[in-house]
Amino acid sequence: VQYKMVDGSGSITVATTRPETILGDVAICVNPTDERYSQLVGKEVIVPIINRKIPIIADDYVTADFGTGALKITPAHDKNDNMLGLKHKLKAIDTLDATGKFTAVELMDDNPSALVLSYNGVDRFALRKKIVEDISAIGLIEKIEDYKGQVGTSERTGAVIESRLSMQWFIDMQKFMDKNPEALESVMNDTIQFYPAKLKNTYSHWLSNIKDWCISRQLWWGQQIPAWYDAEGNVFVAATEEEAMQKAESLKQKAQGFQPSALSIKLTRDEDVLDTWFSSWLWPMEVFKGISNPGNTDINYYYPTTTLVTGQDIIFFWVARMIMAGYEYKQLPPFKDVYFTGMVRDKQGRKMSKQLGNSPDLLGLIDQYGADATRFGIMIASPAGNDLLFDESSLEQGRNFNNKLWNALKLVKMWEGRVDDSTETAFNGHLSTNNKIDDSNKMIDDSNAAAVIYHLSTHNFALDWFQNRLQQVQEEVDSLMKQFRLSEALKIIYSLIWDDFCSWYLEWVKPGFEQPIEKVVYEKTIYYFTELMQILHPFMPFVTEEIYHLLQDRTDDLCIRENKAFAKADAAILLQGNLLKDVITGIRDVRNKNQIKPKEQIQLYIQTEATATYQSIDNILAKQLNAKTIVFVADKVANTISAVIGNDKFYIESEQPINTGSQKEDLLKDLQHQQGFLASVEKKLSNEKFVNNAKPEVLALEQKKKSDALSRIQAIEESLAGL
RNA sequence: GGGAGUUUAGCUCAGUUGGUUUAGAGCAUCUGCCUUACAAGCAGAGGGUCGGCGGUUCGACCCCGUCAACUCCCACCA
Repeated sequence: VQYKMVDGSGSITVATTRPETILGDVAICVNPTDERYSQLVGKEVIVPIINRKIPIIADDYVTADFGTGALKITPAHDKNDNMLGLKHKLKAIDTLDATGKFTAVELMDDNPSALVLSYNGVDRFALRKKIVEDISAIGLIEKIEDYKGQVGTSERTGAVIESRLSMQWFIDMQKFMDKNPEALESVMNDTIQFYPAKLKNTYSHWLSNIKDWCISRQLWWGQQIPAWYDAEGNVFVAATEEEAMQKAESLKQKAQGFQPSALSIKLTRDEDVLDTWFSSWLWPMEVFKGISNPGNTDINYYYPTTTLVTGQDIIFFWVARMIMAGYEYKQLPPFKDVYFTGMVRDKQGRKMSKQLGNSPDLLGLIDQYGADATRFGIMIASPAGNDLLFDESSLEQGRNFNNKLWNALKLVKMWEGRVDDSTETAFNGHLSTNNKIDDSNKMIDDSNAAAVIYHLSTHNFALDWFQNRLQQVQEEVDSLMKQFRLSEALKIIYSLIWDDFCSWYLEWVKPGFEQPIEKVVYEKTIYYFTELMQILHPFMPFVTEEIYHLLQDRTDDLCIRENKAFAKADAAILLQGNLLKDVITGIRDVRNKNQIKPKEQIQLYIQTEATATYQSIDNILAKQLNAKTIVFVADKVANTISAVIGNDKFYIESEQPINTGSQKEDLLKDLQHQQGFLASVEKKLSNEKFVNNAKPEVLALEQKKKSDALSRIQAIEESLAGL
């Protein structure tokens, strides 16, 4: 569009996507460094159709190489234009009414022509076309081209958003923060602790650059703003209309010098309502009626509250504002901890939204996988504050876990009728870690003995070990929960149940087919199972509650069962358990590699300096490895498959032909690895600076690593020599 | 444009103030098993120079700098 110079010296061309606002133009703006226009700054041009004279001004805001480099300023219809208008003290001329139709009300000073008046009531989009036609008719349109821009639209109706000037209520946030500096400080100094703490940065940045808060909304629902106007436009903010009236009367009295009659003042209330967050920020106190009934018993007892659980996307809207309100109205923080859950996103990383329709159907998932499995799937994949891409495979894992729990229950219930109470060692339900390892030399040397042995009081190690493993996990979970590391807590509980309880412990104590089970083993197993259900209960409340009642007749419920104190785990027993697992896994690997069928029994020879350690677990070893006999030897055994596990040597006798080649390969591979490892440890230890600077425990650890590696290398070399 | 974050196994992700053996899980893959709790399972196995480069340190997945890719929040161009 061309704007003619008032002095007749030509024109300036402006590119616009908003021709319908031209009648509200109050200036043309160019960049001060733009040489094309430098002589024009300060001169005047004529707005087409309305023929208003407006100045050409200069401002850095305008980019020279965008459009024509000349921008029309319409303060009433654009946010940035408004900003420029305020800066350059320009008038804002509004040409649209609240429904988006043209109005000439503010144009009367310009002596509008009949053409201008004919626009009255024309909708903004129809007006756009009409004005283009009319400007074109007077020959002031230089060029029309297609242009793709971005316009804001209404989420609900899709209508293009129109910026317009209006009166709104604001809170001066600078003043507010000056009065309540704790709103920022409390988070920065961890009076209010964020999990994860990294979100403190976001919080701090927003609060340090805080803008004034517009608290009024033009909606029909919500809390109406408590402000009343009199006929003269005076405003009275008050808790009630009566109070507002009193204020109005006293103002009038002051002005008139005498008492006004009650009827002479008519107040109308502001129709706007408050921003939803302006009521939500009172939530921690008003749920206890702390605002409407201050000082009541509940608010005194519950406030400040403990933990807020929320999403990081409303850290500004809600979290920050609750903290502000806490200090403003109660001079106290509203809560102690804020736990930010991750945002669930779809597989393409998009936020779940109603518009995209990409939210998972939770009820459908619950139907498909079960409520506990759905909870499990979400919980295990969501560490604090990190987003998670929603993936149904974790729900599948949860469903399988549920199944595993049921199957474990099924096994234990099968034992119920087979409890052998001939032994008087019944477990009384108290924690007990004092069971001594039985040192008697138990040699399993005939095939019929196995069943008998499992049934004797030789399960002590399995019982002791699981008791300690449970205690270890209880301690870890306790610590993780205190740090809000929920997914990690669930992971170690999952592993405790699936791996340690089901795969190891139950297999170790399981009686043979239709064999009786020792009373103490049965009762301890029920006890452990119960403890496991309790520790898992917060994550999977339904299945755990059910199993809790199926394990034993109870009068209480798991969901209100108090957590008991737990004892510290015995490290030596845990270490022995790890050794046992390593040996079982190692020998099973050997069996696999040498194609020894699962059903085929082997004879196992152990060459070790720690005979007692193995003797206390040999019944478990025999059972888990399908070994007919276990014999301790001082030298290598001929015609056997050899393996090195830890620092000990094992010889396996079976009916399968011996493949020395593959054994050699495995041993060499292991040897190479150990030597590489030893080299890295020795490099550290030979570094004087390391020896001088490292903490004593780190040094001791490295030395232990070295001696372990050395003895292991020795064992491997000896085995290799024997091949 | 301003701010924040992410980058670790084929996929989705853990890894708590730097030193627990040269990194873990689930899913997927490979091998062997219908073993009287569980084939939605059991027993094993393979797979990663922790995005690139540089620095600090006796020592870096972890701390600092830089580059690259991606994500989110805020503001948005006539």
